[in-house]
Amino acid sequence: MPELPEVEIVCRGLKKFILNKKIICVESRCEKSFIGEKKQIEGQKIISIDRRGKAILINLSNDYTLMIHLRMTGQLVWRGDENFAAGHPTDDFIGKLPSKQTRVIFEFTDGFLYFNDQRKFGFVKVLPTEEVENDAFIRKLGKEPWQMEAIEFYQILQRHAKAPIKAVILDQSNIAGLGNIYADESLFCAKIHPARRAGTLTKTEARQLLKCACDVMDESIASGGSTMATYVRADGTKGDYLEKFAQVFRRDGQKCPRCGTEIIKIRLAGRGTHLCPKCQKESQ
DNA sequence: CTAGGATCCTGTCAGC
DNA sequence: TGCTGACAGGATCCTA
Repeated sequence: MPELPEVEIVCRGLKKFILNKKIICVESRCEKSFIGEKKQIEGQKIISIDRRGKAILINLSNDYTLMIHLRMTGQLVWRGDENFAAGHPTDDFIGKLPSKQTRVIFEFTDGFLYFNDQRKFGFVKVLPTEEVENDAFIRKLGKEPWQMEAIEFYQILQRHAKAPIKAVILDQSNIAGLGNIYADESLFCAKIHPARRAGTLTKTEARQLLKCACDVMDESIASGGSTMATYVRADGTKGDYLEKFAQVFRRDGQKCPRCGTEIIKIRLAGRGTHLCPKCQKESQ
């Protein structure tokens, strides 16, 4: 999915386009994608929008909350006088909607919000606002890297000493926000091999990795993440913000921007993993 | 408790 | 052309 920076961009767009507006009606086109009662959100006004890790929280005037998780392929698209799209980049950012992948449609007086999700791993869930903190995912969620002290991060690594460092930082209960792209980018930034056992990182390396996680995601947020704006190039052809942003992710076969060594791709923690074998040594 | 693998689902792409 | 398997910007469930 969309990782923390993309979800943050989604939230900013939602604040711009649906905050203080009333949901007229909701259409669920996929049972799996919409959990809860439509009648608890229809007619309600959106009073605030928050983000917890990769989860979006849309708070309604009747003390209910719409929790949205985009998982791997979710995206939110606003169509009104202005258009906005962010999340997993596909042609649905700019194409005709609803599409085959549209799972939920929210109708407003001045536009439509589409929740599209190819693989149906994502969801929209309605729950009482007071129960948000009891939600299994929210309750387990670790701190975001900006809120975490280096020593705290180091202690987490010690607690998972035998697991590969990449697996540890992908686990949202350890640290919130990183996904497959930013895990690889953070590890490249910190010059740490993704397969290193977490317990072998020094305090200095842990501090550096934490800083890199912040920097990499700050940079992505600043550049707009993956949105409609970065999906299409000026010449009309399809762009990919990863081309500009990523140092290693999906760049296997290309040269490391730091040392020129060929970037390789391995499989780790069940995920495609990209690294520079020279900058990121497995043993120190 | 931790670590690691399978699994949910649809679509695309490489390799026969 | 058509088939097949691998894989995908995530998280959970199950097993050891």
